[in-house]
Amino acid sequence: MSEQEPGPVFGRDPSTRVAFLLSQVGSMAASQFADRLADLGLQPSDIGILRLILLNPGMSQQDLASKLGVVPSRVVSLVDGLESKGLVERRRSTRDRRNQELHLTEYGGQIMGRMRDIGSAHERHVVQALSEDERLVLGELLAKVAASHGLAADVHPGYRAAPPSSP
Amino acid sequence: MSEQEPGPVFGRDPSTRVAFLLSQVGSMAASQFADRLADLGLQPSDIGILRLILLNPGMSQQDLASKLGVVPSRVVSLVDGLESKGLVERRRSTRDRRNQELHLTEYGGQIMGRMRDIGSAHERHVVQALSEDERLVLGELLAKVAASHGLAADVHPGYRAAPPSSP
DNA sequence: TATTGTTATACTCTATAACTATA
DNA sequence: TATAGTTATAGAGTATAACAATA
Repeated sequence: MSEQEPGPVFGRDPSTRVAFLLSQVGSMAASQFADRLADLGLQPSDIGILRLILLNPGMSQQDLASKLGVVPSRVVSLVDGLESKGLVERRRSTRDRRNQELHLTEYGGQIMGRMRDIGSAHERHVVQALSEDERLVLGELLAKVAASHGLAADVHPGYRAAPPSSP
Repeated sequence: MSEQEPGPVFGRDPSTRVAFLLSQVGSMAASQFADRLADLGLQPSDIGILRLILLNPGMSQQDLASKLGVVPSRVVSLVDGLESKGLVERRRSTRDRRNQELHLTEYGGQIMGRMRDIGSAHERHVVQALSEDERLVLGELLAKVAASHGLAADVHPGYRAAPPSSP
């Protein structure tokens, strides 16, 4: 977001500017989620990492770097931040002492528990204007678009150098 | 994004993670649009500004700053970039010599003409997996969500300090 | 020699605040 | 005194490349 999404230059009805609307609404959803996390002193990027470690305990920093699509040196500073907050623990592997095995601390696990509530409150707020049926349809259409572009089900593409924005 | 959207920690079916999907797909759409613009040496933020100037010829930098929601000093550097590329012209106002009146150059107008094609190619690519009916429905649902959160029809929220990402 | 993680460094982006010129 | 724009400066974030430890 950094961010900047231009705006549709063309069509005026929603069906001819779906790409812009996706970017615009997606950016809004992302920044509202960031606001909720700020109360915990966390950033959206932190949650993505905590979640991957929760699902893959003991994963190495290289694993994490390749899943996120970022450079290893960036993982160092991201994990540094989480470790200094007491959420993540590095354990030097005994089988290959070059590797760090990443684990959530007990506190990190608690935070992920609280994330459930934060996430569902966020979800409800974002789609508050839609009926239950509409939410279902929107979710299915978005999942279809996501799949057609090869997006992994649980990794956000925003870890890579994010341009300010776009339609 | 910069960029980072965590990933859904909760539900597994699309209708319980619409917020994450919005952020994920929106980020993807934004970065694909940025890729298309890079061929022209432009960034998504540039297009949003060119479009506002096209729609409001002679607007001041203060006007622009308040529409975009950014600080005036940032407008200076954004306009500097567009002026150095020959897309925008600053004309010192004769009625109040403190103001700069912003105008597209002829070349700037041509670029906005080419944007029409770039934008519609981008649109087609993003929603390629959907039928015509599905595109219509998706556009309407997104417009409804956007309106419910007070998003201006043609200004991208990404100009403000964009966090890496979020659901 | 190759790999994991780390550090050092530089670059970009953005905001804050001080400044100029106009009013 | 107040406003539009600019400049100077500092901070955050990220990438590249060099490095240490281990294999």
